[in-house]
Amino acid sequence: MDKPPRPTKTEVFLNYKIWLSGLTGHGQVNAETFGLLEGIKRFGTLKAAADNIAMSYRKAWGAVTEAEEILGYPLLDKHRGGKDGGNSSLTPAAIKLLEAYQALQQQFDERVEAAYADFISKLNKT
Amino acid sequence: MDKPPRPTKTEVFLNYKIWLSGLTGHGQVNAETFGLLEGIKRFGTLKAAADNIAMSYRKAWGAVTEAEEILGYPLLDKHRGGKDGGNSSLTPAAIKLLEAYQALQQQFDERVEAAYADFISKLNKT
DNA sequence: TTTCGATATGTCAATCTTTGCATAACGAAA
DNA sequence: TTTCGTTATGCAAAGATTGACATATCGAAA
Repeated sequence: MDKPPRPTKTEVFLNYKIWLSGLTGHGQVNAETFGLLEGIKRFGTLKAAADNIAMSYRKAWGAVTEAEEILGYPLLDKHRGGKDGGNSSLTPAAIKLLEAYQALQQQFDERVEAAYADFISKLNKT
Repeated sequence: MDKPPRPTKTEVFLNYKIWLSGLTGHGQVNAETFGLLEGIKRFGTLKAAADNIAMSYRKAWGAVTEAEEILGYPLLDKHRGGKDGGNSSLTPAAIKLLEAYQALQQQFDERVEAAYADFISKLNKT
């Protein structure tokens, strides 16, 4: 498991980020927010979704609210009260949005991998 | 030039960002930094390159220095002194890096456009 | 040997974010 | 009708980022 005796080559990584925005450009619906939507789908409450990605409830609530403002339609059916305290679920529009985003995400992941390989090979050329 | 009488559809835009990082994940070589490299190639000084993209010299210098740390090799041949004050030029490695990045950038721009169209059409389906 | 403008860096204020804390409203079920 | 945990929000403290300012160094050309 020794390293081969070739010159130390600095490792460089290609990173990317995608997000949605509205006309104003203020605020964004990013991967974190979609992570919350995923969590709500799984766990049934915004609180649990926030805990799941180690985000404060305060911030999570703000992220979802901002996303709804940007998109112009509700993402969650929110219910408060009851012995269990309340719960949230994704609206049909949110489900569709999440699915479209996940497809996008996957396309990017694949694309980035290929682009990265191409990039590195170009750097090593001649 | 009146708007057609269909229901207001919220406009949503897809944004993306790509950047390079090292093992530590701290710091990044981003589009701004490549913009500086481009400017140096064109204008011959870091200062002019910074002015060109309305960035302070202080920040520009920091960005290039950070990039060199991340990559592990020099990007600029820097010269100070002389009646003209000094100048900078791209190292061969920086030229190759810049070209590889520009190709990457272009690939992404094209891809993103297609991905965006696909995304929107998915949202409008059913 | 003086000059001039670019390179090189520290620092501290201003600003923008994030986080934590507090407090209220809610309502189904026990 | 009491209870319990989630939704809902304001606000101040703490952090992180940015930007502006200041100041020093350098050396070819005049």
